[in-house]
Amino acid sequence: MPNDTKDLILNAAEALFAEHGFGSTSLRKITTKAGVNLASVNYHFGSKEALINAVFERRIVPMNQQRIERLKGLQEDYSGRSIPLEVLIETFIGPAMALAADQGKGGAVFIRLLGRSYTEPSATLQQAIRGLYGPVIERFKLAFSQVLPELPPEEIYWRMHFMVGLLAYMMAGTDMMRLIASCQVCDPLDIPATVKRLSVFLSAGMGAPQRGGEIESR
Amino acid sequence: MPNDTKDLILNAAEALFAEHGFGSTSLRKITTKAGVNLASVNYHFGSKEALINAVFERRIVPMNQQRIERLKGLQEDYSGRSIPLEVLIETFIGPAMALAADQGKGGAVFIRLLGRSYTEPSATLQQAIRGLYGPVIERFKLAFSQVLPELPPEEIYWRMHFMVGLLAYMMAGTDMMRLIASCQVCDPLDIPATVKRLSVFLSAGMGAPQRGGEIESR
DNA sequence: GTCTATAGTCAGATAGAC
DNA sequence: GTCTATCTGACTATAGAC
Repeated sequence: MPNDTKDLILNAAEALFAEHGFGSTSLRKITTKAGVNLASVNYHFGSKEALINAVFERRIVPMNQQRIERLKGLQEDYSGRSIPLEVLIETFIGPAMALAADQGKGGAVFIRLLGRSYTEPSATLQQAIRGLYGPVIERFKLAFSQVLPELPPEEIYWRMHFMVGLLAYMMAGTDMMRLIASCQVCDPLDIPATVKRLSVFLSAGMGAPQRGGEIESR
Repeated sequence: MPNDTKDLILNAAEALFAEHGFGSTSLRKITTKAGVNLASVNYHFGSKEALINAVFERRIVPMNQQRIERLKGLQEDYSGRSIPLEVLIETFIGPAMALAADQGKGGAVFIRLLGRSYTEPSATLQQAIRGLYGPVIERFKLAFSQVLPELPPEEIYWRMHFMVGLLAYMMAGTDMMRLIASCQVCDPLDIPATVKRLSVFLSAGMGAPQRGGEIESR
C-alpha cells in the first residue's frame, strides 16, 4: 500500500525533518502535513523517536544493500586484479548520490536529512545509524586496503572518515553552497557532475602519498 | 568582566547548543547551567535567536580575522613567488583547528557547534554566518586562483566548497568517527596530527589535475 | 540589573468512543 | 485503525517589584 497512513507519515516527517530539523518539528506539524490524525503517529510508531529511526531505516537499508551488491559485482569483475581507486570511490558515493537524484522516490529530500543526521547529537539516533552503517564500512575498508596497500590501516580509516564526512556535507546541501557567494555557475543539483567532481577530489585525497615520518602513528 | 552574566550565559549556551542542538536546548537549561536568572537572557540578548547569533559572533569574528591576517603575512613572505598549496590550506584550516585545541577558551566546545551550524536549517542563522564568512572566502578564493592557475574559476569554487565542507564535518566531531568502529587508533582529539592528515588529504584533492572533457562546464 | 510570578502557547502522549 | 478530547508538562516571553 503506497498511500498507507504509515507511509504518509513517513513522507511528511522526512520532508519536515529535512527542512526544520528534528527538535523543531512537532508531531502536530507532521500529521497535519500528512493529512492524518495526530494520534496515529503514536499508534503506528510508538513515539517520536521511533518515528525518526523509521524514517532513516526506510532509505538507508536499501542504499547500503546497493553499495554492498555493487562492491561484490566489482570484486567479481576485477577478480585478481586491483580495482581502480576512482571506481571504488564511485561505488561508495554513487548510491547516495543516486538517491539524491531520484526525485520520484523522495530521495532528494531524504539525502539532505541524511547529511544532517551526521551532525545530529541524539545518541539513540547515532547508535541506530551506526548499526545500519557498520557492515558497509567494514567491507569497503577491506577493499580500500587492497587498492591502497602502501597505506597503513589507520590512515585508511582516517581517509574513509574524510570521505564519509565530505559526502555527508555535500548531501546536507543547505544553502551553505552560497557561502561562496559569487559562485553562480555552481549547480549542486547537477548530480552526475557533482559525483564526478567529488570523485576526482576524493580520489586524489584518498590516494595521496603519505609523507614519510611527518605523521607519527599513535 | 570575564564572569559577567552575559558571558556566563554565552558559555552555558555554547556548551548546551553543541551538545544537544539549538531546538532541544531551552532557555531554562541555559540559565540553570549558567547559574543566572531565567529572565536575564531576554534582558541581555532580546530573544533566543539573538542569543544564538551572539554565541557565534563571539568566536567567528576573531577566527576569521586571524585567517585574514595570516594570509596577508603569507602574501608578504611570498611576494612575487607562488604560495605552496599546502601552506595556503593550512592557513585556512589552522585557525579553526587552533580554536579546537584551545581548551581554555572553550574553543573545543565551540568548534563542534560551528561544525553543526553548517547543516543547521535556520535561515536567519545561515544568513548571519554567511555575512561573517563572505570576506574570508573571497580573499582565499583569489589566493587559490593564483596558486592553481590551471583550474577554471568554477572548479576552484567547487573545491573550496569541498574543503569548507570537510572541515565543517571534522569540526562537528560527533561520535560518527566511531562509525568506523574498529578504528581504535584514530584519536580525533590529537589536533596537530589531524591538521596534518587533513592538509595532506585536502592538498591532494585541491590540486588534483582536472580530467579533460569529462566535466563539462555549465 | 536581577528577581518572582505568570501569561499564553505548544509539546508528546494516551484514554476511550466508534 | 481512526478519531476527539484531554492530561501533564515544558516552552518563550514579559510585567512589575526590588
